[in-house]
Order: sequence, then structure tokens, then C-alpha cells
Amino acid sequence: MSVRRDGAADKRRLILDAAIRVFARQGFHNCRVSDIAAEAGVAYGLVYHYFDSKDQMLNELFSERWSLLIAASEEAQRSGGTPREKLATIAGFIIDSYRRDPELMKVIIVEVTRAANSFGRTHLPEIRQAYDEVEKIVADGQAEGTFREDVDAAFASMLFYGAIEQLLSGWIFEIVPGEDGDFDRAKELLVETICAGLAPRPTAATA
Amino acid sequence: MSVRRDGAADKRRLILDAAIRVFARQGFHNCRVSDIAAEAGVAYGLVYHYFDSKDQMLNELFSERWSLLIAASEEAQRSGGTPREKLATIAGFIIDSYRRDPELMKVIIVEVTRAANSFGRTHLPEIRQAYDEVEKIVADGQAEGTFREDVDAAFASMLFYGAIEQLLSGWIFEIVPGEDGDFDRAKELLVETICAGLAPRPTAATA
Amino acid sequence: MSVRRDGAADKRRLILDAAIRVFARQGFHNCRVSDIAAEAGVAYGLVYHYFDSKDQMLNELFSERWSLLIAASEEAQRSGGTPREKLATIAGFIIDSYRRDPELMKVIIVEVTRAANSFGRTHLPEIRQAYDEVEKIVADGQAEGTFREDVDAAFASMLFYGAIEQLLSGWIFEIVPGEDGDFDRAKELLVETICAGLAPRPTAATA
Amino acid sequence: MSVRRDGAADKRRLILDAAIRVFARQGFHNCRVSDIAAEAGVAYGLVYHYFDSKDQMLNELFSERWSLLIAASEEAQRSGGTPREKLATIAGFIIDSYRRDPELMKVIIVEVTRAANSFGRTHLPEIRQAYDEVEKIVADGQAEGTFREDVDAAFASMLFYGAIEQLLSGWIFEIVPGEDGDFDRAKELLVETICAGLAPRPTAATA
DNA sequence: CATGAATGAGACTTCATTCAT
DNA sequence: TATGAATGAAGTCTCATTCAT
Repeated sequence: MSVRRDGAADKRRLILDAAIRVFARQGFHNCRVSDIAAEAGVAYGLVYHYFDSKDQMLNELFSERWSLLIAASEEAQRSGGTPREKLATIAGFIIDSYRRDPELMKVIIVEVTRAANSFGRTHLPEIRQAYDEVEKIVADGQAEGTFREDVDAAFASMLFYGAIEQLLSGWIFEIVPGEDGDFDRAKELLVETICAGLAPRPTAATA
Repeated sequence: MSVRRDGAADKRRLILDAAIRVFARQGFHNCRVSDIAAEAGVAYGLVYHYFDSKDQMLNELFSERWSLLIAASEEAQRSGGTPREKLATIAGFIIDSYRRDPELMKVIIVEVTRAANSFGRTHLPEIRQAYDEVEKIVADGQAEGTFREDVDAAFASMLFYGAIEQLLSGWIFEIVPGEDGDFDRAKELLVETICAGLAPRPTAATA
Repeated sequence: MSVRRDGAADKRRLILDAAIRVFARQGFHNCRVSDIAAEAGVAYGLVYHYFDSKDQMLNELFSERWSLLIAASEEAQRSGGTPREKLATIAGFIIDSYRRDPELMKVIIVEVTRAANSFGRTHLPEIRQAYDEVEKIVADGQAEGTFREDVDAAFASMLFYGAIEQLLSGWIFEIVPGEDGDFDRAKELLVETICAGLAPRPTAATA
Repeated sequence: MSVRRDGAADKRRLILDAAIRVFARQGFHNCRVSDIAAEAGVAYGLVYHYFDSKDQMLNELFSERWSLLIAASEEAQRSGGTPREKLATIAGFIIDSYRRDPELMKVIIVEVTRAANSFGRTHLPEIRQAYDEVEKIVADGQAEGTFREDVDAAFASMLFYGAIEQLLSGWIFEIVPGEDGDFDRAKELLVETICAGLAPRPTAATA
């Protein structure tokens, strides 16, 4: 009874994957459930056999992926690396997620993370959790003298996520080029710039 | 925009201001035209006397304000200041806008700037224009040696806007504190951090 | 009805009994076939192995029981008792049915007998048959002088069934108390009252 | 603003009256809102301009009429008449309601009063109130010696309403004849029969 | 200018029934 | 027999927009 045959499991995934494509292409609010069914090549009602609502599908897509980000963030935090390495791990995870599955990341960013009025509100706790991990990393960096102390760690976390999301948005909507494959370079630049921005002021040091 | 008798202009403005409050409170997609009419204290149909559609109201609210940002950006660019001063002017303009009219800025950011799938797409040219101004400032800074050259100027522009929007989002949704009045300090920190991040590498300089 | 192996017959009965409980609890229109399957502890599709439709289940539940009522009514009619004894037999049969299986009787009354627009229409012939038996009893009583003649026998039948159904409804929905066990007393009172109401007018007799 | 122009008031009534006809003809659960709109000759959406839901329409239809019944019952109770006169007033009110507007009464009885699982439950308090008035009348009659005391007044109330509803159902579904115009006679017979049934036992008196 | 009644397309969701295994 | 995935028709309600007054 509880053993799912492969076919069934596949269908659920099939629908979820179709939802990613449709949400990415048309936007959550601009697509109908029937679009998803059509994209998946299944009957309308089957979508509701596997999911309670259109909302639930997005919720699941988001949480599924976002939990990985949180896990990766926590692992980075636990690792013995430098703050910069930790930030690089997180940025790397996000950018890699985009590289592997740009449509899913588009959906996550556009429909959830940056949709503060709708799904962003629903998932605020999870989103905040990710921010908090970065905040902790920055705070640790401040404690050990790697980062300047006059920048609030929470503020720094906003900077980090703001920058990374904007960058991805730029790629997604082709405002900024970067499909080539220089994802790694972008990650490096991002981390480098943020860390440089957070570094203790050399002038202050000389003064 | 066009010349009208005061009475008429007032009503129009009245409705537009009501729309700001309603969009900010409920979100664009979560409010009805009747909510706006009720908020403005006018009859349902009058909204359609002054505006073609619900969309048009948001479009107008956005463009009205965004054009000021672009103008301010252009003026900053034309000014003889340092790149950092120019960026400070732009950041200052945005943060001041939020200080004076947080509801309007919430609407602009949440419903347009970060709604890449809907209104963000419509206003992409205007949005891009603002990004371009920052890009130019950064490029100028690079040309004159103030900023490091290995960071693409367009990339830097993303960083700048991403950070500032995320910061405002943090304030709007109370993810990050900062209502007190330390807006100016926030602006300073933001500009400082970004500019420090973009500064030529001191290590490289000494090497 | 038809001869089956025990195992099969059991499953069928199992489902039918589950249907009684579910129909009684949630109402026919407010339950899904899956609720019945779950209540019976069988797979969804098995219900359709034994029954053609959801409707058929209710039809069967009704007819199964109602035919007994008709049989009892006919037998009462054939018996050599007084009209009052005959009515008492019928009332007793109905009230006993409720005593033994209140859920089934609830379903029969609420979903069929009093659902004149839906199943009541379908089963009108059977329902009418039961009414007719009472009508005949009353007519006989009138012929022999036990009952007054100015009350139409069909009218009296309505009174009888209306009263008894309302009484049961009162019990079912706890509008009127009477779970204790005074079912027999209730039956007596009902029959007594109806018969007294149908008795030839004493005043008329003396006048 | 609050002054309703006649046209508007009429439209609302128009829809409500159409709902009566459609509910009566097809049954509440068997009709669509669009059927009502079509019957009223108005656009689909207008129904929702005046009513919150399909349910609300039935609720309103029921309460509108039922409150009159309760008022009439209370007035009867307050009047100085005999218990029998009081019951006659109530029975008369109900039968007159049917005579004047059989469709509405059909809806009220079939879809509310006898739909114990759905709307009957919702309106149970109102329905009970009507039963209570009859119960009081019977209790008064018992106190003054007009009615026998061994029949519970609540039980008698069930009898009364059960009989009257069944009678109307009989007319509605043409199980029993009675369109002719002998409504008054039916009322008389009903009251006479019930009161005779409730009268103190003459046999007991003589015995 | 002002009002709010009127329109109707559209989307989600439900669930009885069928079917492949 | 038994399972539960698959189908798709149907209906309620929403709400932007139009229109008559």
C-alpha cells in the first residue's frame, strides 16, 4: 500500500517538473492548472490527485530546493573554513543550482523569494533562516577580525543576498550577460567584492 | 501631467494616492478596483473615468517616481563629483524616497522592480536605464582608477541595486531593523561597503 | 440477493454497511465514494466492482429495507386484527427498525423518503405503496365504522406517515428526546393519538 | 447613496423570485447559478452582485418566509383564542402560504425544513422556534384541560408539523389530490383530527 | 463629473466513474 | 478479486471593465 510503484512516483515528479517549466515560462499567476497538466501530458484531474492545490505545488518546489540551500549553509557554517570560504560555498551552491536548473531557480526567486507579498510571506521563516546563516558567518568573521565591525551583520546578509539574487535576476531576464559559462568567475567576483567591502578599512588601519 | 482644473486634478490625485495605500497594504493582485475606490471615498466607476485600467494606475505610479530617479541619476552623473559621491547621491535619492513615502516605494519595489514576470517586464527599459546610469558611473570610476577593473561595470550595477533593494525590502517587511532614523547611516554604510568592494585591491597595489 | 460465495458476499455487505454509516454521518451528497471505501477498509475501485454507482448503493439500501416494511404492512393488512392493531404493527415495525439500526433509518428517511426532489422521486412507487397500505387500513376502518368517514383515507395516511417520520426525525436530530427506551411508549402514543383523531366524533354520535 | 432606486430593488427581487422557480423546478442541488440568472434574464455576475452565494439565496428565501410563520405563531399564541383556534391559525398560515406561493413553500419544505442534513441544520434554531410555539399552545391546552396530559407537548408538536408537512408534500408531489380549492377544508380536517387525537379520552372519562 | 448596476469570461477545485495492472 | 491511478466534465465564485443614467 505504501510502496509506491515507479510509475506512480514518476507521474508525480513529471507533473512537478512540468510545473517548473510552466511557472518559469508564464509565471505562477499567469498560468492555469490546465497548462501544467498539458505540459505534463496528463489529464487535468491527475494534478489534483497528487497535489492539493496549485499553491501547494509551488510551495513544494520551493521548500524542496530551499531546504538544500539551508542544509548547505549549515554545513558551510560547521566547516572549518574561513568566513570567505563559507560565503563562497553558499554563493556557489546558489549559482550551481541556477546553472543546473535555471528554470527552477527562476521560479524560486521570482515567485517566492522576491514575491514578498504572496509566497515570500508564507516562506518567510525559511527564507530568514538562510539569511541568518549568512549573518552568523559575517558575525563570526567580525569576531575574528576578518570583517569590519561597524557594518551590522544582518545588514551584510541583506547585501549578500540582494546582490546574488539581483545577479541571478539579471541572468534570468538577460539584463546582464553571463550564460557563457563564467558562472564560476561570477561567483568569485561576487564573493571577492562582498568580502572586500566587508574587510576592515585599510585607511583606518594606517591612521 | 496635462493641465486640468484643480478640482479634477485633485480627484485624480486622490485616487492615485489611495491606490498607493491599497497596493502597499494588500498587494496589487490581491486588491480590487473597488478597494481603491472605497479607500479614496469615490464611486466605483469614477476610477475608470480617470484611468483606463488597474494596470495603468500602477504603471503611472511607477513611472512618475522612477523618472525622478533617472533624472537624479543623470544629474549625479553630470555633476563633477567622485564616483563614490555619485553613487551616494543615487542611494540617497532612493533611501530618501523610502523615508518620505515608504508605501509608494514598497509598491514600486515589490510590484514592479522585483516582479520581473509582470510589471517588471513592462518597465524593463526604464529600469535598465537606471541600472545603466550606475554602470556608467562605475565605468567612469574604473577609467579613472578609483574602481578595480576586473569587475564588470554591469555586474557592479547589479550588486548596487540588488543590495539597495534588498535593504529596503528588509525594512519594508521588517526582516531587518532600521526604522529609527538611521537611514543616513544605512546609506553611508551601503555606499562605503560597495565602494570598498569595488576599490582596487590593496594587496594588488602593494604587490 | 443472488447466490455468491461467502467471501464475496461478505465484502459486498461490508461495503454496504460502511455506506450506511457514512451516509448517516455525512449525508449522501456530502460524502465521497472514497469515504465509503475508507470506512469499509477496502480499495477505492472495489466499490465499483460490486456496485454500479454511488446512487445504486443508496437505492439498494433503501429498497432492501423498504420492501420489508411493505411486506410487514401487507401482512398486517392480511391479519385479522383491528385497524388500530394493524396501524400499530406498521408503526411498530418502523420504530423497531429505528431502534435496531438508527443509522440506516436515518439514511432512508433523510436521503430518500424526505428527499422528494431526488431519491424520493425515484422510489416514489415504493413509497406510495407503503402509503397505500395504510390508506387501505384506514378505508377498511371507515367501512367497518371504526374510523370517521369524513376524513379522506389518503389524507389520513399522510397524517400517519408524516407524524411517524417527523417523530423519527426528531429523535435523529435530537430535537425531541426519546433515546431512553421509551420507544414502545412512543409507538403507543402515536397510534393512540392518530386513532383517536380518526375516531368517529363522539359529539356527532350523541347529537 | 442609501436610497435604492426602484430599478435596483426590483432586480434583486427579480433574481430572488427566479431562484424560487428554479429551486422549485430543479431542486437546489440540481440547478446552477447560471440557471437562475437565465430564468431572471440577467447576466451571470449580477447574481453575485446582489448575493454572496447560492446558499445565501436559499437562506434568505427561507428566513424571509419563516419569520412570518414565527410571527404569526407568536401572534396566535398571544391571542385570546382556544388552543384549537391557535393551531388553526398556524395551520391556516402555512396552508395559505402554500396556496399563494406553492413554489416557495415547496422550496422551504423540501430544501430546508426536511433537509435535515444540510440547510435544515443551518436553520434549526428558527425551525425549532416554530415547533416551540406549537408546543406551548399544546402545553397551555393541557393545563386548561382541553388536551390530554399523557401526550408530551413536544411530541404533539412533532405530530402537528409532521402531518402538515407531509400533507403539503403530498400536494406538491401530487401523491394526494387537493389542488381543487379545498385547502380550507383540508386545514379544518387536519386541525380537527389532531385536536381530536389530543383530546382527553372520552372512554376514560366515562369509564 | 459622478454613480454603481450590469456584464461575462475565466480559473480553481471536486469527484463520480473508468481502466490498466 | 483487488488496487488506486487516471480521466474530464461541471459548477461556483471573482472581478476587471463597460454602460446607462
